[in-house]
Amino acid sequence: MSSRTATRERVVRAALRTLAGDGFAATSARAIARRGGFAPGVIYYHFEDLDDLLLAALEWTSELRLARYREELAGVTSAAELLRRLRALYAEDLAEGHVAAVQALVAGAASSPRLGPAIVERLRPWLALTEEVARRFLAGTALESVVPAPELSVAVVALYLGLETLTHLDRERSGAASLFAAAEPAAALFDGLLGHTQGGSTE
Amino acid sequence: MSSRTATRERVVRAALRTLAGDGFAATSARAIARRGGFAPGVIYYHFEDLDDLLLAALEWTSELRLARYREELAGVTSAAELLRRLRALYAEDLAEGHVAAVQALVAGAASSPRLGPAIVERLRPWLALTEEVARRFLAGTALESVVPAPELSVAVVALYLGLETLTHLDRERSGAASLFAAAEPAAALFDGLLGHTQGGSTE
Amino acid sequence: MSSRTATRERVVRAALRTLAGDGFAATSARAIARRGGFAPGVIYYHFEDLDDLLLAALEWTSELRLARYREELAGVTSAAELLRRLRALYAEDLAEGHVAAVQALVAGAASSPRLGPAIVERLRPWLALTEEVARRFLAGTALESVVPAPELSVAVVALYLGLETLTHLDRERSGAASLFAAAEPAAALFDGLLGHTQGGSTE
Amino acid sequence: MSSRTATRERVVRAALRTLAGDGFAATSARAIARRGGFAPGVIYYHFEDLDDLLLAALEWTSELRLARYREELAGVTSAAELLRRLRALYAEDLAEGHVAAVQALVAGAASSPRLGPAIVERLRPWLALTEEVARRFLAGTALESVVPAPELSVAVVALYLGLETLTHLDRERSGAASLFAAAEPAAALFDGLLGHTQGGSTE
DNA sequence: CATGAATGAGCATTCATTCAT
DNA sequence: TATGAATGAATGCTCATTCAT
Repeated sequence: MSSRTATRERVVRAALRTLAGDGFAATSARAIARRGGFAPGVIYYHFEDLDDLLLAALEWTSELRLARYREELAGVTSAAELLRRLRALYAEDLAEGHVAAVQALVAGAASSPRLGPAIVERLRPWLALTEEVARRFLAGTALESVVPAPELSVAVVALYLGLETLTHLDRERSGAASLFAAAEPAAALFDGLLGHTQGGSTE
Repeated sequence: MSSRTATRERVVRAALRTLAGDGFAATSARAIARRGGFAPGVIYYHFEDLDDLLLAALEWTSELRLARYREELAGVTSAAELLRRLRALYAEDLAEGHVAAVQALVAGAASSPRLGPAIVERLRPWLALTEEVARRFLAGTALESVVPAPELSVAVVALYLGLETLTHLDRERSGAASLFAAAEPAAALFDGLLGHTQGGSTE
Repeated sequence: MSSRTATRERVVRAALRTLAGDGFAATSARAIARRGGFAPGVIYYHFEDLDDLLLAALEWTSELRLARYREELAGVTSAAELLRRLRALYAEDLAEGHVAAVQALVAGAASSPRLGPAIVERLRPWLALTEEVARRFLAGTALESVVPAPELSVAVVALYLGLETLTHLDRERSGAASLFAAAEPAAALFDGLLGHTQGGSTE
Repeated sequence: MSSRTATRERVVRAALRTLAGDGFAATSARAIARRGGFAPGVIYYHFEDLDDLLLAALEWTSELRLARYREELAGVTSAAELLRRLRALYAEDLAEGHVAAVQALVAGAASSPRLGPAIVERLRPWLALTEEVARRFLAGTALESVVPAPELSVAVVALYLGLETLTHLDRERSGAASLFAAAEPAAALFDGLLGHTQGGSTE
């Protein structure tokens, strides 16, 4: 009854839930099948192998979240507003378990010669988005010539992944939350000293 | 033939080399033994567990590197000098494969309920060192009240780990190298605008 | 190819043959698989555990034999006839290797905290059957008030297991055979002195 | 400092304690060494191999207990008195853990082609003692021509072993205790109907 | 005499994957 | 399309035993 793509999505979502819930090492074909309520064979009918499924899962969640991030960050110009929105987006990430899944996959597959490069490929749009936002914020400020946007974007993505890794290590402490809070004065300072004339999002 | 501690170190080094070379998932007892040229049973003679060995390995490399970092960062006061030294230290890390091992372990074990907390414990001294250096640099500057040292140190450690993760994903690109380069103007700016009266390291 | 239950039975039978032939200690997953001509993984596809398989095997053989014993002992009333039938049943047990398997399992698992109680549970029907037969034979005789049926049934089951243990220790001697022979005069005496008016089984 | 035989005894006692406490399967060379507080190598200095040690242990405890049993049962003639003494002896067995060790060994080694026959050999004196006592009790009674002593002694030893097996299976229930109690009326009946005129031990 | 480091074979178990149905 | 039975290799780990010291 379920169309080809519908089942694919079912499998993909089961894979993401397993990654987020049990970690990379425990994300076996059987574990995914158990979570999704289907036979392990289904995976191999729809995907080449486990790596293929994991990449598809990364792509799926990544595109969904990327769209949300793009939408939310489109018109933002003040650093304070940017911070506020990133905080909300991050809360969504957490709630949906998307970050957890991505971190598990990225970290776990880091040294797989097959998965590694393919994952990098799926990470590239995030670097692009980050760079674009960075460029927008630096444009016309004194920092423009001091902080190159490409390197800044790499640092931001790395920071994001690293924070997730730390968070997973020590479930109780939510490093990210206090980081967002701590960044507020800095954002205000940025807006005060370097800010453009605009007063943030217009919506 | 070999003394207890000598063999322990042999095993620890083999574990680190395996982590660095093959990643967390491939760091099995057999793989470590193969690399070290000993029987798998040796591991269990000297260590409780594979987890036990991995933690011992993290501790061993972490303490060695921590001592180096402390030594090297002790008297540094200018941001430019700090950057220069960090760059050199990072080059050492890379050459010895210590970062690679640590990243693999930290990322891979992120969702192990046993390893996770124990790793956090071994990461704490690094947070302490980072915080101390951060505090030293912020003291007396305009940023002191804007950027809290504890959160900054978390961000720095997360950035370091995240960068390593990205590097592992895509072996060819050395993100860290260009980041160090890109940070130079910023460091100079920091020294110019906020710098203390000191003239950097005295050596 | 084979249905779920067919393969389960194949595995169970292989386990029983291994228990009977090689003893508890040698009844490993690999040994069972070797005997049954299947891959060790099959065991874990159909059973939780090795313990799970062994219990299933005990249950299987126990139920089969219990049915036979019940059928055969149903209408017996004279001790001589009882002895004759027990002898025949025991010969069946021996021929099918069921006793050997049961003894190996019961004795070998005696100190497993998981298997022990579960085995006791499967032994209970045998105690019940023994007690029922004992009660039938003691009823109305002078021994009724002297020999309590519950304790007698425990003694009988213990004797049966103990005999098997001795037999296994020393393959050549068939202790049980000469015991059955030696019990004949006692059975005749019992029938003569205490016997009911019965003339043996009525079927 | 310890003489050859003193260390042998230390090892033997450690083996017995391990058998009684942990069961046959858990009685490894390392486990014995751990319990005894010596290096595993010691075992192989004093004994051919593990089987050899286990047999020596059986022999040691068996001889000690056999002497006690012989001593206690020497002059007993009434069944009631016999039962009382056996009960006390069994309590000693339990307290010292000797039964547990013997049962574990006998049951566990039942199908070892090397241990089995050797164990039977060590069991033979018990059969002899049982037979001798049985003969003494049957002599001159009506049962003498009905119950052959050799077969009876096999049954008694088997019963003893079987009871131990059942006890190990289900730690809570002490089958033996209630069996001793239940046997009292039967012993009294025996003494009343068949008892010799003698009034107990003549020594 | 005793130690304790080391080995290699074996253990139970889980894995990704295939394939007949 | 989907199932679920089956495989063979790999996993972490323990074992009896040897042997240099």
